[in-house]
Amino acid sequence: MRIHNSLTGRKEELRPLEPGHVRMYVCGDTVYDFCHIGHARSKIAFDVVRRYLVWRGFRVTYVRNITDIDDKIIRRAAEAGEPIEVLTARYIDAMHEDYDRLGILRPDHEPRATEYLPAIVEMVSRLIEGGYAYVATNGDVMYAVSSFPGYGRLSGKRLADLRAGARVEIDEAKRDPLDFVLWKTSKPGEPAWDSPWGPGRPGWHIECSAMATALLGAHFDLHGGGMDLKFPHHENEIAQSCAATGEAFVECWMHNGFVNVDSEKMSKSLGNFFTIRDVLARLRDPEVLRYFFLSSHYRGPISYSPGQLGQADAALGRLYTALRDLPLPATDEAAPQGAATERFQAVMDDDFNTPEAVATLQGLAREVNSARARGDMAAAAAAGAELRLLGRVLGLLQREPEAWFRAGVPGAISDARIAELIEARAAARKAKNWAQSDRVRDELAQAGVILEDKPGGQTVWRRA
RNA sequence: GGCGCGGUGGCAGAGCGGUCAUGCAGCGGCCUGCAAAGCCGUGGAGAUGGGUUCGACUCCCGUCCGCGCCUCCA
Repeated sequence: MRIHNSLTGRKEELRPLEPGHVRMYVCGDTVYDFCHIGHARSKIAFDVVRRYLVWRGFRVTYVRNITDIDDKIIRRAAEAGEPIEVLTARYIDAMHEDYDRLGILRPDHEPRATEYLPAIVEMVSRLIEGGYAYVATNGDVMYAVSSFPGYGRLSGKRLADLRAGARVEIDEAKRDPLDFVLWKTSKPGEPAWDSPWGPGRPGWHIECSAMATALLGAHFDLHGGGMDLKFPHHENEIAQSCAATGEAFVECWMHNGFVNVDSEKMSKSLGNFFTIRDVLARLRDPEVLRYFFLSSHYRGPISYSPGQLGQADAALGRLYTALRDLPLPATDEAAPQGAATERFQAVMDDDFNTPEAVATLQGLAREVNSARARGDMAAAAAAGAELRLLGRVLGLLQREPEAWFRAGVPGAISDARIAELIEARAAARKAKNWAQSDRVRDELAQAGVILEDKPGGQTVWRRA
């Protein structure tokens, strides 16, 4: 299978360094606030990478870090007047809750920066010993960018261009404006860990290098994150890791595109972000958001709007409609693997083309409905089982269809009341009192409930 | 200023040098008491100006427009 490598700008065959075992690292979140749907997109994209690799038979070791010490966290905690650990614990819990709801599987390791101080200190020491870092005049430890020949390769930047960019703030303590902090000495009252350079805390970039190396080794297969991390974060990671270990760092870099709002990047600094929990509160099911993201390719931008989520709800509903009342095998393992599976695999093998993969799911739904229409229930069930299995690889179709249709915005008409009205309508229909029957149906429609009369006289319903 | 990405039918969004993406919406038919759902069928595209080619939405060049990174950011 082929993956687009940001380092080379092209798709490359995946050849795990250790045959059959893919080691991947994804940059997680800084926990000082609720996660927004931009974070969700990235985590879902790499969750699908992980799920798909496992389905393809690879053993996967997935590491996703948590940044639990950083300037913004310190500031937020001070503003809230609470200990840092209390603040970060609260947002870590919230993050887990949000990601679990979205069906994002937990990584194999979820290291926190504060748990890896010894590894971080050791890596910084090694960089100083190797001549790649220095103690600046203000006491901070800096990475000397000019000491690393490959600097700029990932982001396609040249040192001269970066300096000419003049957007880098001039810091007297640095020998070169592009040098970045590895170890930050702490001011009084700030959290601090002991180090050979005095009490302080790690710079942002070094934690990922240290944790990735500790858990996956110096040289591993996949490293992912949002486009915005390409420079400087990932560029710096490469410089740190390669210089400290003397080995190659990452084989393949993957970067996901942004979520846009009004064709602008959604970000905390712009303030145009929507938290996961706010968005989910307005959806029938978190899978709708997941389907929305998977409907476009992970590397491109995606425009967020409530209307688009509505389309995703309808499209996913079509898949659940196909599955409704279908006699499916107890386990997906028994699912047949037909032409759809073949196509699914072909498009996913090509840099995780989830829009095409979703299209094959829609094709299977048509197969199910089509077979059902001609009375071939065996064929319908077979296609349905295949649909559910492939859906699971994308983290979709995990609900009971009936539950999916009944889910809706809280506070609406109760299931019991709906059943009551349907019963009353059934009586009217039996008496061929169509006017009365239609009145009930209209009443339910007003309440957001759509009825469907089945051939046998049964009536099923769903929330709009 | 440097580096990079993109402009596809009413909406969203893929692949592909010459046959279908897919979903929603539209239209016709079937089904239904009527609907809904579903099935069958169907119209509708490729920012522009050139070039390459027997043939380009797909390759190359220019132009216009939009966006991102270069600063914390998924």
